[in-house]
Formats: sequence, C-alpha cells, structure tokens
Amino acid sequence: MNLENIKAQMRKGVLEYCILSIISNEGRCYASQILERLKEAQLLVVEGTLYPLLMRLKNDGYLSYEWEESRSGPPRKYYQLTAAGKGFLEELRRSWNELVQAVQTAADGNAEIQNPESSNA
Amino acid sequence: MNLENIKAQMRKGVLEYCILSIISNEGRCYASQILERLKEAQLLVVEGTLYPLLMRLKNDGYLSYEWEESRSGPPRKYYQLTAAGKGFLEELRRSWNELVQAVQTAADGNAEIQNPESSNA
DNA sequence: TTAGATACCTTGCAATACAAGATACTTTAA
DNA sequence: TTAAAGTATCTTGTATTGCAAGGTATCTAA
Repeated sequence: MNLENIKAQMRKGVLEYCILSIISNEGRCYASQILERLKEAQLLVVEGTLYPLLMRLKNDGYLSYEWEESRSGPPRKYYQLTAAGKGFLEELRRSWNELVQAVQTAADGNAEIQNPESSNA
Repeated sequence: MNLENIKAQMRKGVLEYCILSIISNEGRCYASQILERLKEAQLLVVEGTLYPLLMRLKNDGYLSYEWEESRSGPPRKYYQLTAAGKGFLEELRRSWNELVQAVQTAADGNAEIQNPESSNA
C-alpha cells in the first residue's frame, strides 16, 4: 500500500464530479479535451479510465453526444449534459462538499469546524 | 450508478487518512471507537471495511497494537501510530489537500485559484 | 445454561481504475 | 498505391478494495 496507490484511490470517487463539471463548464467537449483539462488540474487520468466512465454516464442518461468531423484527424464525439445530468451534477457537488466537511471533522479531532462562510461571526 | 454508489466511491480514498487521523488524535484507540468517531463525522463505515483496513495498515508498519482487557466485555485491541505511521499520515494529509485543490480547479472551470508556482506565467 | 451485549475477524461479491493494446480516420510523402 | 505518423475512440484483463453477511470469542446477568 504505497502512497501512489492511495492517491489513486482518492481520485476515484471524484472523477464523475470533475468530468461532469468540466463538460458543464465547457458547454460541450470531446474526450481528449477532457483529459487535457484534468491534466491541467493535476488530476492524472488516462484513456482507459475516461472512456468507460463517459459511457456509463451516457448510459445512465446524464450525457448525450454528437459526432462531429474534425479538420485535422478522425471525427470527434462531443458530449454535453442532459437535464438529468445537470441535476446529477448538483447532487455530486453537494456530496463532494459534504465529504470535504466530514473529512475535516474526522481529521481535526472532531473539533467544531464550521463552514468558513457561516463562521464569519 | 446511483448517488449512494458514487458517495461510497468518494469515501473510499480518504478512509486511510481519516482513520490514521483519528488514531493520532486519540493517541490510542480500538476499532469500535474508531467506528464511532467516523459515524460522528458522518462517514458511514462498517466493520467489514474497517478491520481489513486496520490489518493492512498494521502489516505495512504504520500501526501497532496491544491487547487490553475491558471491564465490560471482551478484550480490546488498542492501536497506535508507529513512527512510520506518523510520517505516512503527513503524506496523506498533503495528498488530500492537493486533491481538494485539484477538484476545485477542475470543477470551477480552471479559474485561477492560488497556484503559487505558475503565478508569473 | 441461556440470552444479550460487546468486540474482533473472515468470506464472497461487485465495482472500477488503469495498463496495454486494438481500431479507425486523416494527412503527408515516397 | 503504400507507408508512416498523428489524432481520436474503444476494449480486454488484472488488481484492488468497500461492503454485506456471517462467524468466533468474551463478559454479564438472569
């Protein structure tokens, strides 16, 4: 159980959230573009991870896509969020924030940490 | 792929960090105690998750334990961090903070969040 | 001896990240 | 035509691991 392994574990749960966020922010984008954005954010994700994940999200109705030709290579699959995807993204955002809060609570010895916003006395 | 599933995924990577943190904060504690602390922090973890994890951490030299009798039940296994465990906990803390930062970067549309090193690019 | 509470541990399944490799289209250049 | 290189999507096999469910052992109380 080395550190890289653990870091990979940590990444796992947040990929859906990050990927949906990126697509939401970009409006529409294709896989290689998403990989680039993740890399920029220091989230190392590879193709073998991303493609099955996009397919899962599509099969669950959170994403739709259209093929579009490129001027410099093979056609691209442009993904965008469906209405259900937008709702799901909101749920993921909430879940992520709750997790961050929970980890802080556990890691800080259950001290009474409050939301930075609400603790503004 | 329902929300509960995803939330479970999100929890996965941070369990080691939370558990080592709790043991570090308490000084020494036994499994049922850890489960209680995690529950207080809204991190739902069950025995079948915790025990194998404690054993892994012990086998990797991050934890040691001593048996101790209880006045009201079977003996307890009290865990505490080894020197290596303390170092590992620091690494996990750093990794967690990096992840939180990375997710924020990805989710916020790669807005320029404080990135000390690339600030003069 | 029976029941219940507390505590620790194991087995089997399901989910999934990732390494590695496959497929397919386009351009460029012999 | 053929070959090579670049871009893009997708599949297969493996290893890890969280968790449901069940098991073992100790102590207390009737």
